[in-house]
Amino acid sequence: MITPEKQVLNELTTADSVFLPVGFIDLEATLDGGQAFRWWRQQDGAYRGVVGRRVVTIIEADGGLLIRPADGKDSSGLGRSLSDYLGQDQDLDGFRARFADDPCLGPALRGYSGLRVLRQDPWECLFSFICSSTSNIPRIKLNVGAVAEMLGFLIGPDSHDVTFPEPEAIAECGEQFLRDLGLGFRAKYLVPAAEAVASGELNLSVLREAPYAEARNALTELHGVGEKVADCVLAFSLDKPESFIVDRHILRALHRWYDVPEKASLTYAANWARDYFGEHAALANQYMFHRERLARRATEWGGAHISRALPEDGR
DNA sequence: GTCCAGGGTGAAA
DNA sequence: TTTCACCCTGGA
Repeated sequence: MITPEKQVLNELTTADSVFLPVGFIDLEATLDGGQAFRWWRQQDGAYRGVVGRRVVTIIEADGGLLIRPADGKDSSGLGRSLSDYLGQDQDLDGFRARFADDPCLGPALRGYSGLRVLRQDPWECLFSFICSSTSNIPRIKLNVGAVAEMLGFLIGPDSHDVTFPEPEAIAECGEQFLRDLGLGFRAKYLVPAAEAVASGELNLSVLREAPYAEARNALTELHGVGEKVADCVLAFSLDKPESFIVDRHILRALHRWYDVPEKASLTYAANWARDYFGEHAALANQYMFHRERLARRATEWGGAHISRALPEDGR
């Protein structure tokens, strides 16, 4: 297994770009598939977004990714930062080997191997998934983007090139401000969550080190954070590869492929999946969710998509 | 123009 | 355990 340190040593770094030899990563599925909400596809196919306090573009290149700074600064530090963000220390090889023959994940792994679980900033991730309640990806992007552009710092030439606002800024702007931006009833959850993080009452950095159950309990203390939202934050920003996110689509998949009872509660299903997939639960979850998404689209589009995406799928 | 669903949560029954 | 209100945007 390649460690992040070795990968950084392997980078080809110049002043205006960094090559990350990370193999194939499906940028659309990974950056714009419901894990993160502030990536924008440029006309040249590159994805542009903010990681930390840097604006970058990412484009698929032979054997890896080409990272370019888009904020006028040089590329120093971007290799490490992006390698970290893209989840390079996760056990993808172990996951692939273990589930190669799995009826659901096997075909998914052969069909689209480039899906990764991101390692995002915990505060932005928490904010985003509180916004996700009874929403959809286009709207979440709209909401999170609007808040960022109103309250974040501009760090590049494009209007999207803004840092995510600190919790203090969200706490100060107030509920009505967020409602006026179109956040709806979620506004009444977001301000107290921001206050908890700003005051230190909720320390997200500490939760990165904490055991899964403890971190999950701490998150669900927040109003507006139930089990689903907590598991999103745990998987996508708090280093908890054993978290598993259950919605109605995933529940249907668990029933179809693993005989989990059709009418099982979301809590039961999540517990079952964490037990079954163990340390690979979050990865399994993403591949399963992506498969369900493609299957839904295939139905909507008349079935043309699924044969390409899932060449060895028997159904 | 209307209708409806969208990777939920919390409170009340 | 089940039901329902909560906001509002985009697509059918």
